[in-house]
Amino acid sequence: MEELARPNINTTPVELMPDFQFALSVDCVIFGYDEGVLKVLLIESDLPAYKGQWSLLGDLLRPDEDLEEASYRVLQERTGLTDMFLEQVKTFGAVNRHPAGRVLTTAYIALVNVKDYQLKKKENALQWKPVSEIQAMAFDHRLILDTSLTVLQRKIQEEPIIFNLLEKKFSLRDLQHVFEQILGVEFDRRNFRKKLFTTGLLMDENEMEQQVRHRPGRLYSFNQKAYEQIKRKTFVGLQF
Amino acid sequence: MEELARPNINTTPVELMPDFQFALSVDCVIFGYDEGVLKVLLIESDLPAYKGQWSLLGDLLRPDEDLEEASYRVLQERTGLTDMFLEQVKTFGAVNRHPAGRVLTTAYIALVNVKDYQLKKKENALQWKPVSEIQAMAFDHRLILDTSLTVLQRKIQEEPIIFNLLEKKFSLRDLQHVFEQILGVEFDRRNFRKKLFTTGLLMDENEMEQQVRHRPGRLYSFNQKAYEQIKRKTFVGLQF
DNA sequence: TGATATAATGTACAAAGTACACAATTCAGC
DNA sequence: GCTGAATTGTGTACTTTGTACATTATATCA
Repeated sequence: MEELARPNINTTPVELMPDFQFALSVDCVIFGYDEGVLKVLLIESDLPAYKGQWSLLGDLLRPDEDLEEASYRVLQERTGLTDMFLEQVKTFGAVNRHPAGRVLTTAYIALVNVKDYQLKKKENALQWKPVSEIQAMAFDHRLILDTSLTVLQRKIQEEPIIFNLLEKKFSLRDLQHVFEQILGVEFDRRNFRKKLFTTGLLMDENEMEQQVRHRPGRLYSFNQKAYEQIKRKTFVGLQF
Repeated sequence: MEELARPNINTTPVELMPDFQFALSVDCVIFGYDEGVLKVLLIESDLPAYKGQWSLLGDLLRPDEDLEEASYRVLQERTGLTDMFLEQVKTFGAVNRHPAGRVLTTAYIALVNVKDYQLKKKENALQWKPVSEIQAMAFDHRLILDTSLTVLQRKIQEEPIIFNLLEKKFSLRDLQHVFEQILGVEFDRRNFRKKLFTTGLLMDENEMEQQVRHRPGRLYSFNQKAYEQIKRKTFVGLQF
């Protein structure tokens, strides 16, 4: 009970515990969709404790940068990409999660178009790994990946962010397959089509697929303007 | 481009920047539902920069505790409550968000039953403030509160966590009013009732309201067991 | 005893989701 | 140029869910 009167960071001036040395990092879970498979960009660890295991791309937060900035920096340094979708997922703060000492990490999800990436960078230490094939990872990165995937699954159902994984112009089949890959379910092709059209978020590009060995499908793009209009009317319902 | 070979916290051993002194805190956004109004538990700040303004309940992370533990500790120290709903929302890391130096904070949402709380504690510096009446707050706490409220709005539609705000036994009217308070909409009483019954999550307590000046309603409780069964069948759909 | 407040139940219609059929278009191989 | 394989594009019938609204029942209060 007496604890209630104790100094508190938000109410009274306190010292920042000079003896308590710790660090904060950001880790990016960079998702890509490539050849029909959901992949994540990983790097092989050289840390003694995790030699040869795969880890996420991350770096320490610097004194002069916001947390958001740090995540952008990591992504840009690693992929050369700018202007990609990036969103905070969660901060992981178990005491012993990093062998170098007390390091907490904030995880970010990034969605990138693998085709864009491939044009700009090639580095051997980095690799696109299919999410379904990933086994053990360094640190608590497996937990971070699993958490991020769950968040991704929720988010693509709530907001039209999935288009970040595709090229600007895409077929409905591509779009459906990304959804199916991420959610781990299968949709009826015809109902999926109907549903997506009624959202009003697809813009007909009046072009067809090229070099497919079957009847080519029309190409569409994400209609950003239409979305800006729609999203103001926020839907409210109970769905548990 | 050469930056790609640079040492990285996840791949090669690095020093933890001994000159970079910063701190991490947790801040709890403690929501309660009291007399038909959504409230949040706040404390008046004594920091010179924010004298007299309201702030969230928080504290510095300690060297020997997980981030989750820290949030539980704050909540317990402040309210005396244990076993309440508590979930991480987001980490806020703007460079100048705290006058004491570089302090990042991880926000947590807590849902408590105000009746439980009132029985155990009375402290003047703490106050339940109606969310709708809160104006300026210390630090970036207004941003944290707004973000937390948005997350809460989403979560109560996806998971049956709202029951944490009510007493064990509640009327359908109470339940509907909490939803309406948080979401800022009004539901049709009869359709709400129908919807909630079809979820199968309400257990009839075979009791009636007491001391109301009208026909008393039946009391229900949240059927945790039924929910455990149901939640395995995860729903997948597109709702944007 | 009647006015007031809200509970409890039901019904009719609209919108959204689901299952499934069939014709059209392209390429590849003969 | 014909045929089969693969996939697109469109539509229909049915089920489920959501929405709007009416009526009767039961408690307190004056």
